[in-house]
Amino acid sequence: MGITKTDMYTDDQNKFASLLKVLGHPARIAILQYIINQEKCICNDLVEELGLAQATISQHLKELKSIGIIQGSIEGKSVCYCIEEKVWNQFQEEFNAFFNQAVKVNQCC
Amino acid sequence: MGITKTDMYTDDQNKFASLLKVLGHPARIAILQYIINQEKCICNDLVEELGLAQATISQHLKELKSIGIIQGSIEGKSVCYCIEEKVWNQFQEEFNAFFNQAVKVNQCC
DNA sequence: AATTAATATCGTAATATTGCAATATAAAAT
DNA sequence: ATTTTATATTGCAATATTACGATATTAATT
Repeated sequence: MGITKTDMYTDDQNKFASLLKVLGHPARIAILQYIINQEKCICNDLVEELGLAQATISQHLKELKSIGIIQGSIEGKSVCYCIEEKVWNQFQEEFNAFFNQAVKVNQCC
Repeated sequence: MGITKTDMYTDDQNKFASLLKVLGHPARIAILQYIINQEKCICNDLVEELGLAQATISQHLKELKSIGIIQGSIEGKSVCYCIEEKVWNQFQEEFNAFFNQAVKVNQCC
């Protein structure tokens, strides 16, 4: 099939998994780290930095924008991308909330 | 293409993205949360709980095992799955290391 | 030994993702 | 107005993922 059956999970589970899925690509991790290091960047910077086609980079940026973790603002003929700090911090909280669920000492393993 | 060009990223980026990718499916999030709540479980519990076919659950468990976040031990004719606490905590640290990268105040957005 | 029970693996169909060339769009420079 | 520059979108081919039925496999039960 290839289709994920989202109707059998909670909204929280679906949303959280979506976040993780978007972040789960090395190009998108590399893009985020580049933006963090450079403070901001334009699409072409990433094309040179990562060696992917411009169309490919643009697509990855679109996915990152879709979860709100980056923001792009038009500056003349280019678009300046930067981290959306609020969302970034919110994600960190969500991850910690997930990982802070107490792991009880297992009896079988 | 469909193939991810891993050779243009660092090992850290590829590894971290792989983790996120495995966690980026609602069934696998639901499985982890179920194991946490129940402390441990067997495959059939999850089949009933999630309403996916046994083969599908088994496949998801395999992927979770592949990143080490769960462990399965044979108990008679069933397999008892539980969280691997060390790996769980290690992942949390990795996520925090990633998110703690200082986000400089952006000048463009 | 045959049956039952629990899980894993294989094969396959349906769908999703990745990556890129080609093209479109939009703003600045000439 | 035309060209240049930067980005977005579209269409497509290759590959990956998801889900499941059918079929092992393995251990306990009868």
